[in-house]
Amino acid sequence: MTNREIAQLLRNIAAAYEVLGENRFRIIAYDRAAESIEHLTSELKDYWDDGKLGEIPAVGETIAGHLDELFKTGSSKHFASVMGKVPQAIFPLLMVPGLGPKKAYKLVKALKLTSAKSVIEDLGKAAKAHRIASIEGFGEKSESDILTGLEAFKKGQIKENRMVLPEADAIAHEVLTHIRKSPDAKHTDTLGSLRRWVSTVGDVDIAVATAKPKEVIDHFITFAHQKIIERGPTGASLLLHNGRQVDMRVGKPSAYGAMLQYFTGSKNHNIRLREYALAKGMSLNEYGIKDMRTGKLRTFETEEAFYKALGLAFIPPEIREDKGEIEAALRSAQGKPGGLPNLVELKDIRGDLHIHTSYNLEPSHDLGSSTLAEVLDKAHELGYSYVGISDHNPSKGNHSDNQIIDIMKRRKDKYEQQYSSWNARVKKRVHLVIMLEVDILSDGKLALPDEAYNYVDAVIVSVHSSFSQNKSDMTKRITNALQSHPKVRIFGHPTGRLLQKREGYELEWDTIFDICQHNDIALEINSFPDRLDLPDMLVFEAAKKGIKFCIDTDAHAAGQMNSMKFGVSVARRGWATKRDIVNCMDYNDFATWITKRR
DNA sequence: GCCGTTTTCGGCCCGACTGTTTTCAGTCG
Repeated sequence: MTNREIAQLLRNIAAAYEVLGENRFRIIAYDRAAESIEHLTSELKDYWDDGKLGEIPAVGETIAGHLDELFKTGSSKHFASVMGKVPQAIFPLLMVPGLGPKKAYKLVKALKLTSAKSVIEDLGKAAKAHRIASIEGFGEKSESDILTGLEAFKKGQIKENRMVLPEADAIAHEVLTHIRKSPDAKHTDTLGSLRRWVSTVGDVDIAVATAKPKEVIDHFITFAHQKIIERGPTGASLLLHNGRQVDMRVGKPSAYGAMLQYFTGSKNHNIRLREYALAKGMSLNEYGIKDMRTGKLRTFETEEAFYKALGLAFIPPEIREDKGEIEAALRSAQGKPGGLPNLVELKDIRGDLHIHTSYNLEPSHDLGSSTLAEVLDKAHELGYSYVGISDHNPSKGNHSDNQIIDIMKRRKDKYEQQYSSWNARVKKRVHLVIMLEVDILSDGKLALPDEAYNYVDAVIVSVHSSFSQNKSDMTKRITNALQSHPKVRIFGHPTGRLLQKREGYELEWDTIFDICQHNDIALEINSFPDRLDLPDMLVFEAAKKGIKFCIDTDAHAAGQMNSMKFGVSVARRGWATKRDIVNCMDYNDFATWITKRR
């Protein structure tokens, strides 16, 4: 069973408990355990194999015991018994917006819906036949809401509704530019997962501080849209022509800090923060901090002041995920060691090492569309001191080893020639590193003959085929590849995931981390919009072990080199500092590292 | 059922919104 499936199982137990009227804290405990398991970076089964179920946050003795039985025998008597006490038909309904355990149970009971398989269809028919409005606790409105919810669910099943971060970022940029034209918008910020730079984002949420909310809202809705979803005194929601939703929320400048904090989340960060505050006699809400004794509310213009009032250092939005940041912020504020990390910033990046040009070396995969000179110009514009060209290797199927060696030699000559003429033209120096992105073949060999390595400074290795290998084979394949040549310095887009399209392959990460550490190989954080790979949670794990990263754009056109900020955001979400990033080194240190031979 | 710079017992985040209600239950983020 995957982590997601087990999390789902625990959520269903919580729902069943809710229907059964169980103690509500027990219900919350199961929900929290589910959430925790869903966010693990390793398979739950691996924890079990190592006898470490108890180390998982929110999993205590009891749940660990049930999970142990589940892994040992394939099922848990306790789970089965709880689930058996409620009608199975309620579970699919929990996925429908607007329906929770209690309503689902009432519906299933009143309408005698027994089949979990057809319950969605059956409920839809009942709604159309107006058999819901007469059920106690329901009415005309909830009947039509349920119908809408079912429709939304059916659509949602077909297409995932979230967008990749760069798309959300682009939309936010346009909307913010529009809002800022209003003289009444004093401050503007993004909110929610977008402000925390999560790899995928649902809606674009925006906050505006203003003394004149009506004027700002009137101005906001003049942004091109197909529909105004909602419009009230505190904000408005627009459906854009591209089908995306933008929510804007307004607040007084004097209380803007609390509003930003509250709506930035994450949910888990806010829960933990409120627990922490409560212990100090303070209650938090979106308007400020309430003193529990006097009942008085203090307001804050900025988030910095808000966190400070709690005795904490400012926590960057990217790491507000309840991964120890509150404790670290407390230590920072107290001047103790183990405080918040000094997160890497875009301006710390000194070069980009994964760029494809239009030079045709008859590769196994796609060429880029910009020339070397165009890439160098762009690197210059970005203020980089070095740039690495990592085209795909010449295809193995269409060439003999000697032909590949020949192509590689010609490529090096050509690049050096082009580079020196570019250098003569541009005064500021951008160093060129001639690299290659080499396929890791299905047997773990690299798709480049040994002699061809003479014509590159270093290589990135990545998987571009046979994605469905099992975890153990894939791990062996990659560990072999990483150790097969001393010029292998970077492991490219390590999970192979494509956001919304393809799950990454499974790897034994501890093994991979060990190899990287031992050989001083950097894990790539690939900034390409639908990759953002290595994922932030794995960056967090690897960084703890002192493994190095290389943040690259994988640009196939010079313009795509602008995507660097997304890779940086992934690194930040993984608590990485500039010392963890090889392309934050100045050229001399970097040159020593990239040419290091173990 | 979980968990510990208040604690191994006794607590457990907060508020908005909605629809169905005469004061609240359920759902959501």
